[in-house]
Amino acid sequence: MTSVRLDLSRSTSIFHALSDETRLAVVQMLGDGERCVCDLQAALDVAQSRLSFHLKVLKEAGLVSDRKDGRWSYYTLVPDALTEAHDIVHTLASPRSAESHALTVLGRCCG
Amino acid sequence: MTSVRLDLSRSTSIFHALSDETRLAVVQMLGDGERCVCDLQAALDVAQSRLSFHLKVLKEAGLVSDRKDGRWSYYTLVPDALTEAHDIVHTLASPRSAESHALTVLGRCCG
DNA sequence: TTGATATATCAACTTTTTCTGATATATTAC
DNA sequence: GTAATATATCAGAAAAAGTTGATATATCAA
Repeated sequence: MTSVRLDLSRSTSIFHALSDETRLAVVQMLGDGERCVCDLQAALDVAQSRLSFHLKVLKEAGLVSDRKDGRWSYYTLVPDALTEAHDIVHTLASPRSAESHALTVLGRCCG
Repeated sequence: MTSVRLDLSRSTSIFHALSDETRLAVVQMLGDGERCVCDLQAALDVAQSRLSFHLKVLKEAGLVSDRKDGRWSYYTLVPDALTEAHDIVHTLASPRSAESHALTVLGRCCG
């Protein structure tokens, strides 16, 4: 039974990045492939500095990466990132270690 | 190709609930089964009103439910909730509709 | 009844996050 | 060169989230 231990800090960082509608919409668009900021901005109808801010949050959480070409910046999903998110949820969902199971068999709590 | 549409508001609510270390720790503990608040409090070493606050966030996001027995409150994971989170991540990770794919085949962006 | 315990809630406060408008930088077009 | 465009960043304002300590409520034990 390989009880995977969660990196709580990493996990919250990823979930925080995904906890905003604008950012989720960006992630969704990037699911179809690389996009320049201008396309995202047009599609999402959002102020430029605001979009820039959200892209930064996504980038710092490791969910997207960017490259520059001329005056355009292109953003892409980091392939492993959503897999990682997936795994974290999966790990959360599964029961864990023997030592914490011990609690389960206690009778009434709070002696 | 059943392109599942995300409920962005629901999604952000779930992710927000998971974007805090205390709350993740609670979810992790509940992964082993029902727990009373007092057990959670003892295990997590957190102020009572603070834990109560975080439990409320989890509950409002539909991740946990509670029942009362005497003076104790017992919290449990809502079984479908983590599955739902799982599905959301999965949906995010997969490419979407034809209309948004159209963008991909454009050449240079931003005419 | 009296006292203790478990939990929720509230108000005040602090911290973090988000938004806005302005400005800076680089690139390309003319 | 000059002008226009794409994007990032920054400072300040506004909004949201989290923390704390106090109090309220219900239950149980003596």
